Amino acid sequence: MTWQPNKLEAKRLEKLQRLRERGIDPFPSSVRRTHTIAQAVSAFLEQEARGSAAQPIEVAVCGRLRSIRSSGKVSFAHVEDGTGKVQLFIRQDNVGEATYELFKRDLDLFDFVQADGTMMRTRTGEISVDVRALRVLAKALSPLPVVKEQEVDGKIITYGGFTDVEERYRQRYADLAVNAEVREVFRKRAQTISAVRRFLDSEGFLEVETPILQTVYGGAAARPFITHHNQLKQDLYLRISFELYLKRLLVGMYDAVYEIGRDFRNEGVSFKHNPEFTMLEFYKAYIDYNGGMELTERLVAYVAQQVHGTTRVTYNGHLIELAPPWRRITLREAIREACGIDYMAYPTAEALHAALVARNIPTRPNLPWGKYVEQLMGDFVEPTLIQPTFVLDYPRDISPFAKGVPGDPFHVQRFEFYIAGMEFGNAFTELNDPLDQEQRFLEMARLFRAGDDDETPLDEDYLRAMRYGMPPSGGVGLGVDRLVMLMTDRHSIREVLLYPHLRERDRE
RNA sequence: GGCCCUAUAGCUCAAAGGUAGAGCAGCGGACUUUUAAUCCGUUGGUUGUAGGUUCGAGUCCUACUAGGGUCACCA
Repeated sequence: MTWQPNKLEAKRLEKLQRLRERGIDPFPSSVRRTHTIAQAVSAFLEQEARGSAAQPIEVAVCGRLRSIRSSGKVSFAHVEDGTGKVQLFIRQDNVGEATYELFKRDLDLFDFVQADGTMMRTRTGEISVDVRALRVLAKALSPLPVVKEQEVDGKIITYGGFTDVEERYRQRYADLAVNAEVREVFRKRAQTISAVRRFLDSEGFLEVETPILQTVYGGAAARPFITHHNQLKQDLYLRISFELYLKRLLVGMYDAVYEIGRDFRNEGVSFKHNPEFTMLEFYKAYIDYNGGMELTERLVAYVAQQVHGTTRVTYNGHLIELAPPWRRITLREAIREACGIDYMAYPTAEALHAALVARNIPTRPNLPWGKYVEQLMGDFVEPTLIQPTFVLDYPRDISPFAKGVPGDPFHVQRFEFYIAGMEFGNAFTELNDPLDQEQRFLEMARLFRAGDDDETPLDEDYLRAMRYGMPPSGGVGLGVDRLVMLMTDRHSIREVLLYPHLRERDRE
């Protein structure tokens, strides 16, 4: 055992020992719970509403001790379970000297207990359990950080707490145990994902699962994680997108499919990037990117309505209205508006690069034309897009899976959408011409070979699928973690991931 | 990967190069309706790691580790 108990823990071990000496199992397997704490409280409230003549409500509630206030032969405590908190009113006269002594000597904050008794209100009006019997359900050997609360004008002020960001992530269990608002974030996360499913299911989409371990990765621009299958003696990639596998299903005659799952990208970590993150992609036959926009804005508004009861959310102090229709603007117009550059005046990579340099915009030479356009987007436009906005028609040379804009050799039918200054997703009228698609793959390979660490792999099987015919379709990808950030007003992706990636710390 | 900031008791934080402290938690005591309970007393530290400067380092310097921020990267 590598655990070196500190002084507080040593004290708790002593208490554990004392319990055992008295024949009390500090980790019993049998529990009797008649009510969740929420049920106990609401049962009492209902009875009160009916009138005082009713029978006393007997309960056995279970949970973690969150506070203890002792005054002589009477004590107060709060127990908390997954549904809420309730006060325990513990009188020596009621529980007997032995139990009372045990409570004061050998129980600690954060132990799990079972309390049997009747519901009541104390003199100050707080709903409480008048405890008749109290037993330990699980001893907490390590103390959690103590948080105290005070209610002032209906608002809860907390004192003390557990705020060290690194420790909160490394010991998420302690973070969750102590910080109720963190538990709430992950409830909202679950509600968000469940609302996404409900929406797409009701729109006739089929939820599917496609391979995470892939022999050829693709569908996005990112470096993959590489792993290895021992028996097959074969390197495999963790997927960087679902795109290519989902579109094969349109060939297979599903009209509408979606997947919610994990993508893995071997790239930098930031407040909006984690190496593994949750993605939603949905594809629907017989629509184009206009249909994709219409579905997207309805989806996000529906999610907000389900999670918040309204389509208005506050993010980082901004009031954001998610109800459709969202603003639509072409990329060209958005950039011209934001920085006065009409990139079509510089229709080659060299000219556009020179234009950036002339304006002292830090950049790099020898990138594809579209990369410079994208840079203008990121530098000047993205931070200004607070209200939900569709930005349409992207450069062809950075969009290998999108159909061209008719009569326009520079642009494709692609949109990205932005909320709160963050990119939330990316979508196209899907390219379904296998010959054009093959050319695009080759074009990509040529453009990005220089300076890129990995060659973009050409997915022959995908091209074969396309040659069987894929219906005209629209597809949308949406970053689920960012959607959760928006729903919970959290400003770092790590706050909406239960176990965000952290560097390993030295082990002894 | 570059730059900036941070790391002190279980938790939250002080300590302006001169004896490491407070609140909460803990421990002992008082208190039979408390709620940040209160009151009296009290324990608690290899100041992230390793070096260096100095009579003397939590404090200054260097490197390292981890976290945060920012930039770069991210068809």
